Amino acid sequence: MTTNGPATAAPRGRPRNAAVDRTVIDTVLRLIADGASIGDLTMEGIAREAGVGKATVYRRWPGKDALLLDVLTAVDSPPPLGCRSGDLRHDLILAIDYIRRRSLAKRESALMRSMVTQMESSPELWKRYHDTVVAARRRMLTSLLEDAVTSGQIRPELGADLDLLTDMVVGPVLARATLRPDAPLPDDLAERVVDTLLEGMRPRD
Amino acid sequence: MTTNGPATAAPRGRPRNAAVDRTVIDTVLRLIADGASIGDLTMEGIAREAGVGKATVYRRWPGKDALLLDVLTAVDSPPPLGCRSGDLRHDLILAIDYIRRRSLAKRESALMRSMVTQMESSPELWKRYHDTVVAARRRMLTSLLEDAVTSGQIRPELGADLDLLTDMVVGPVLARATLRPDAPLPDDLAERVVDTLLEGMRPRD
DNA sequence: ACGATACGAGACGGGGCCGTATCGTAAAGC
DNA sequence: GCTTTACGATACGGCCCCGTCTCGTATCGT
Repeated sequence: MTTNGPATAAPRGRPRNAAVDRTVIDTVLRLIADGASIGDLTMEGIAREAGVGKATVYRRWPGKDALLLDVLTAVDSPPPLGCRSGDLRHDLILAIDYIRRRSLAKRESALMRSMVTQMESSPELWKRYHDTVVAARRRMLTSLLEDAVTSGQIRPELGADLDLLTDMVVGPVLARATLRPDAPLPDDLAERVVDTLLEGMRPRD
Repeated sequence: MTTNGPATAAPRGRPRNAAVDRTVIDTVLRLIADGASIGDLTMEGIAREAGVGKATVYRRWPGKDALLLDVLTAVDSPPPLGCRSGDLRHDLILAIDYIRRRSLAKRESALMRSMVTQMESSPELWKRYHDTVVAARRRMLTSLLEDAVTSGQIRPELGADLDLLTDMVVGPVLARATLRPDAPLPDDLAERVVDTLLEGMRPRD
């Protein structure tokens, strides 16, 4: 502790330009959205593309990993659906449609694809992405399904594995967005997924 | 055409060692399985890791892209389930369990993750993977579902979008394998997915 | 005005990969 | 035996990135 006060003391000299942080982070997201993989990114290339001195980047982040960690936290997932109507069908459709709309955003889908590849080689990066984005979405759905089981809107025996139910809800949209980027994500996709899931594929006598 | 016969004439000099081809391709698959992304792979590193001269690799493939194309075709997906019992539930379980077992193989899942990231930057590579692996699996499932619609084992109105049904069948397993490598893929996963899909989540009165 | 820090630009030595070429050796046909 | 091609090893010039450092300039607190 070298500071003399609780407010981290007074900085002297010219203050840092906060806009530079955002420009660099935005540049990284843009490069990823344009098809660059994590391995393609270089500190030098990022600085060049951002129109920023290389030293300026190194002044903020010690290396590519630290920069990418900040990029991930900057992907602000706005609180994924806090409201809850109580009607399972309605709430499920809202939740899935949120993921569907997110998957339509080129930045988010490209970022997800990049992170998925990096989970082995940079587990720290993957953990951050998982905790920030993946886990947040799952939590929302799992609690939604849990309440539906207790309120009798879902067969009780299915409540034994909410994890599986969650995967069955998000799986279709994610699989389409991840593995078939050319396939459409039509407006009524969420609605149709939910209706089929709730009613089942088999004829109801 | 410089050959003088239909059998590509007679090669002179020392013949190529076919084992080298396999060694190199296996090395690439191993590196990918060990966490390397496509961008991390280098012709020099591959040759070094394979215990092979760099010139020997270049003698067979003009560059990394060509080598990777051969790697993809070497991932022989054995004919995905040609048999068909006629019982939708049974056949679906077999098909999904095939994908589940494939996802448990480290090589295959790592390769899929890598390809998913490369789809933007190297569309040719992605197309090969998609046609070889993804499309083959989908075809199997879509025709399975199609027959089930005509035989009345699936509600007729769902037959309007077999593509969606296919995504709902493969989605859960793929989502779990892709986005949650730490989550288990238990033996009875396919069975439970199919049962929930066929019966629906809602209580049947 | 002055010292301190930030900025864009770019030089710098070091290192890795690129694709090619050159070794000496090995394995085939003639 | 001679030619031809393949092989592992390695050297080569070129390129790009690394992380640090030095410029000249700009912007803050004092």
